Amino acid sequence: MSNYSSHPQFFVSVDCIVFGFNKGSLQVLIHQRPYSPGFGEMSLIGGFVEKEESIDISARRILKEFTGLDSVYMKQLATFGEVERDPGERVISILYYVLINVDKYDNNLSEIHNAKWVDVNTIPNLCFDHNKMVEMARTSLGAAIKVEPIAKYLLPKYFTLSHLQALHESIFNTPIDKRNFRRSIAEKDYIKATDMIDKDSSKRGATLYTFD
Amino acid sequence: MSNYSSHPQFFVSVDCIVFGFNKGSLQVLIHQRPYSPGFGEMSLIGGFVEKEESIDISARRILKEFTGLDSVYMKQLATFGEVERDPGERVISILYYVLINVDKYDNNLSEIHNAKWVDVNTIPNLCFDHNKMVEMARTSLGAAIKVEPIAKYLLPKYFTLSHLQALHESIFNTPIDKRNFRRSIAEKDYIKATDMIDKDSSKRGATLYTFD
DNA sequence: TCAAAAGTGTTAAGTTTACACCCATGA
DNA sequence: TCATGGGTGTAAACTTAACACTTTTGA
Repeated sequence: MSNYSSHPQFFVSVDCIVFGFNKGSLQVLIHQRPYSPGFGEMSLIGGFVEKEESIDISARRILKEFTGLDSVYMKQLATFGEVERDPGERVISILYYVLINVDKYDNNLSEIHNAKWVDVNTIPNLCFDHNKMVEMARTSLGAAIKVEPIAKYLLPKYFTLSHLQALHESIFNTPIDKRNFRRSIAEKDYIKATDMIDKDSSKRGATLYTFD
Repeated sequence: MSNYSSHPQFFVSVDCIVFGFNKGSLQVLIHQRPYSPGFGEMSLIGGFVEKEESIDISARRILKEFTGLDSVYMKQLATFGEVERDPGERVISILYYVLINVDKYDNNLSEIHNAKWVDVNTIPNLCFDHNKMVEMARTSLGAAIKVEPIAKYLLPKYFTLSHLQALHESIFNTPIDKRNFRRSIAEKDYIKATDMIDKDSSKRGATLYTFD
């Protein structure tokens, strides 16, 4: 049998950068910490890994708690293990980023958790190393969205190309040429036009698209 | 003060995929496990994170133990936290890949640790999820080497373009056109020709190049 | 009737790929 | 003299970037 008992054990936490696309821009869910250390400071959502729970399952449990959502798109990014990174006790933290459809977010939970959505381009000061984590996640999301159909998890089932473009512009924080953008989308076989028209966001009406 | 004590603690280990470039191909350092679980099976090198030691420092300590080298190029890749991944006890493992110059590797350590170098394209069965880890590392190394001057850490100070090409071919496990390869290298400003000639690997002699 | 968002093509620049022969030298 | 690895250029295909006007319709 194994004998690992000469080695120390550590608290392990999961931190999640929850991205949502709201009012034309990419936002991140943060909340005010209700406990020390960092009491009252703004923080990513997170929690501790429990016994008999894989780190992925742990992330899902924490997300359920903070968003009310059961199945979300999650991707592990990195692990932070500096000895002093949490000023309370030593905690090794595993970072995930998470994509959710804000229409399904349970707004009641904002009050319970003192949570709010903030624009990814104007993130306030967060506790510990959390600002660094957000930048890392945004870079990674940018690389992924060029190549994988993950915008699906941020958008409603049907969306206009202007919405999709606003999402990309928000992630890269830069304007994109409309014609080039539409061509690049037309080349992706996982995004399809429907025969529905959205009349809410323009007078003329815009074709609604969907994934797959 | 913090009160984390209601949460469980875990063993945390570091696993390292040590890459070296030897005899024209990319190799990985593995060793035979001298303890259970997995006794006698081949394994990546690794060890436990200790108290007051950041995970990066932990990786450096373990590398020193297995290679004799103090400063190596290291990159954190991912963390594995399935409950049953280690059949002994639950261990959360943080994966790094590491690039070393095999000329500086202390060969005496191979005997002490039952270690050996194996070609990245013919890795034997390794214990636990270690084969999966190697594939992940190779993919990540491939993406990085196209863009960053990290071949520096695998090669001697002076090298021929044929050596560098062999390294790329080994990483991608595919032949590369010599003229196209040389053009792409000429465009990188961090690789420079010297006025030295290598007479060892060809009769005619080949220009030696170096990083920066 | 006009403001606001939808929609649509072409050209130039740059990048990537495919491809074959001569050179210098030691054995 | 010949086998071995070193070294070199060009054309076609493809990808990316830059750029402006017309359409529809509700207010």
